Amino acid sequence: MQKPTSTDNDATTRIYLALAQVPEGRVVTYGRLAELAGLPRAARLVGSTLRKLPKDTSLPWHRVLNAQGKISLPQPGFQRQRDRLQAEGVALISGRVDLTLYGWPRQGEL
DNA sequence: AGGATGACCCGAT
DNA sequence: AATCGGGCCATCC
Repeated sequence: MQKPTSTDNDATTRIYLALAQVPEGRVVTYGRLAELAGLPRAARLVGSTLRKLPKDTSLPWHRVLNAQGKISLPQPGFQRQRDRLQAEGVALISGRVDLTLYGWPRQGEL
């Protein structure tokens, strides 16, 4: 048997799987998502991966924010993400989300 | 094979 | 609070 490395399963696949678990009305940071995907410190990779998502994906790409709880998307994506978040009850106050409130997972939630 | 790239992150100013 | 610099990691060319 070979010891599994972080590159064994496609990073993309692992990120997809992790993202699929983020519940509605909650959000994750790129960094956190990377960890959950078993790719610690690969926050940037998560970003470029989401960038390539097919626009018809069913994955909750909009529930991903940067470590400051802000949207890291250039227009026009920015607005789309903001609207989607608001649609599921995630409020942006002064352009940012309170991660201690909507952040996922919270202690003991996994 | 080696260097550039990016929906990032964090500590220090 | 706003900037800056250096670090990070799988991909792409």
